[in-house]
Amino acid sequence: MASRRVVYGGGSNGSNMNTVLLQNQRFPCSSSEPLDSLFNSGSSPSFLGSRSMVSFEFVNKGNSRSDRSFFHSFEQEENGDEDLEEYFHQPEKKRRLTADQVQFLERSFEVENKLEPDRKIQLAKDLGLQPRQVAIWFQNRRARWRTKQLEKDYEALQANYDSLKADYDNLLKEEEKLKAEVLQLTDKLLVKEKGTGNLDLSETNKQCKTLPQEPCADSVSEGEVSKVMIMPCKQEDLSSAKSDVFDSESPHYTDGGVNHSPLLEPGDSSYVFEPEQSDLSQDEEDNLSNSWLPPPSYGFPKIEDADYPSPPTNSCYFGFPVEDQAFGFWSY
DNA sequence: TTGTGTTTTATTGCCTCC
DNA sequence: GGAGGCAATAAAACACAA
Repeated sequence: MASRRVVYGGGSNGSNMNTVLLQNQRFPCSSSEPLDSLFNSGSSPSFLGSRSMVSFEFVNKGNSRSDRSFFHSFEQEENGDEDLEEYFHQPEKKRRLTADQVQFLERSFEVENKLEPDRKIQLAKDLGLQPRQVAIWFQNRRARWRTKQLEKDYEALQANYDSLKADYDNLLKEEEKLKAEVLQLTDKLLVKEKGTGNLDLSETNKQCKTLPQEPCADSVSEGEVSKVMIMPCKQEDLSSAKSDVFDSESPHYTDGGVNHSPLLEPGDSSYVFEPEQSDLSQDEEDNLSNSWLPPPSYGFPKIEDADYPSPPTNSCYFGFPVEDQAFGFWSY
């Protein structure tokens, strides 16, 4: 453990001086075959030999960072030892990698973001860095990469949420519209019945079949038919009937007061839609499924509470198979 | 020039794996 | 137990507005 906690940074001792010399000797002259392939050898003047140190400055022209690079400093050595001396005797300071070193590391990272020991050594040699510096660079680079991935995940989830929310809003509107329509038809029926004072019994039986929980006209005398017929047509009963449709076609949620939903089964997105259990179209099912995702700041549909399944209590529930798109990035 | 925010390099402590 | 990975963090380097 202690062996990897070595501080290798610049210092006033001679060892660091050796390091810097190594950096200036190795990197511009590198001819490491596997790593050369990472660079477009023709485009980088960095590998043209020792004279390319001048070219380095040329490449990094306008980059203030490179003005303080090892190479720039070393280049000045030709003009005198004073600057070099001053450079080597700087107090321990962080030194940023040159643009070329970073570019080299970036390309290597693109190839493989994990660093095997051999590759680390090779990279270190080619770049004139300490192996630990290479390791640290990769570690920090991976951290940055993960941060970026998180941002992407967040954006994807946000988009998904917005889409579901829009669907949910549309469903609510549609529901209101249908309710109004039912109300209108009910009123018409009432008026009609009051006008005639008579009813077709067969028609009544049809109604009862769709509402099995209500007393059936078969067991009711004809004189009571009108009453029976009208009962389910009250607003709340119609809603109840509507809920029955939901209940019979949707997964069941009641279990001794505990809300259970196949939709909540973590990691089992295949259970979300069960075509053979439903007569609804896929779109309708989609809408129904989506309607189970009340956002935190969102009111759950205010249809009859008793008949409408409660929203999932599982806080991990997102209503869509998140794992399919968002969390497959992590390789660690 | 200076204050401030961001990025990059490096350290520390903890965890996991072999 | 050593090696290596990670998160959290420090601190130097850098960018940029005022």
